[in-house]
Amino acid sequence: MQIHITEADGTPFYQQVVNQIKFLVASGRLDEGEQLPPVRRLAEQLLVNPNTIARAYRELEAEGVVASKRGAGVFVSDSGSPLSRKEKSRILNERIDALLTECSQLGVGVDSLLKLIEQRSKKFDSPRGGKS
Amino acid sequence: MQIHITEADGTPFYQQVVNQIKFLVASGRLDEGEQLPPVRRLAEQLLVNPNTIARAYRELEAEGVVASKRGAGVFVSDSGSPLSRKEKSRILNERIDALLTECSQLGVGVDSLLKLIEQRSKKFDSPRGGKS
DNA sequence: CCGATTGTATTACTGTGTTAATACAATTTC
DNA sequence: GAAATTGTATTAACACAGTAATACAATCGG
Repeated sequence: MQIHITEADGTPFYQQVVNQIKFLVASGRLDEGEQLPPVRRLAEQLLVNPNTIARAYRELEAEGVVASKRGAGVFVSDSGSPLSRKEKSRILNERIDALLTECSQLGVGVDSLLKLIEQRSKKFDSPRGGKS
Repeated sequence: MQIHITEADGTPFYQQVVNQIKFLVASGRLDEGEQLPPVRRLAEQLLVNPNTIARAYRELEAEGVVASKRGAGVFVSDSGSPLSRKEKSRILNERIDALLTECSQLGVGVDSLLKLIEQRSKKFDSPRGGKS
């Protein structure tokens, strides 16, 4: 499990773990049904308290990314991939709302915003067609 | 000064004041050079501590929306509303870059993002009353 | 069954953000 | 210059999030 947490990030440890596991699942590096490391082992690896990992796993379970069984372990949920799209939207909508609010305050219309984004996106490397 | 704060919102009082004054300025209901209510008066009106209003004013000053002078008052900054288009773009580009970065990590294409924003923007058409 | 392994619950410590109580400093007004 | 009005600084109270220490409960493996 290639997970790496950092203090400087400002985002809490458990959140970093959540995000990175989500990414591992979404990118296929963690297959459906696969077992994640036990809370104690990952905790030891990352030098944090087992409860911190447990919280991350709990969060992931609440979002349907994984399923956990006492005594057995935590496993990637079978519907990890399809759910992730709604999850993506949810995450993005938070950012989008903030952006739209800012636009409203600046008096920038949605059309102008969309053009700005299109412009800006060209400076990012190929968006790799992401549909799905 | 028609400002209204609520406890249930979850967002801190000073932040609500900041947002609403920003909106009043952006919408022209507060003209350039106009003086805002003294911290104590607005505090009394909203039934909060004067320091809470002071913090909101300080925040607004840091963002260039207002300028404050000890003993005189707090006044809407001359360049509060009419930020240059390039300036607006600069501010928005920061948010946009963060958003695009997030999309890249989530594997969401720009097209999907644009559609999400269009969807989301329709819920911003009714700024009054809309709360769930 | 029994011990080992696993996730879960309870509790407490710590840091940070929000707000308030109070005192201070600058400007206005007379 | 003095009093009133204004913004500012300091400090504390309080709540909450994040994390850790510890004990508990369920499952697995012999």
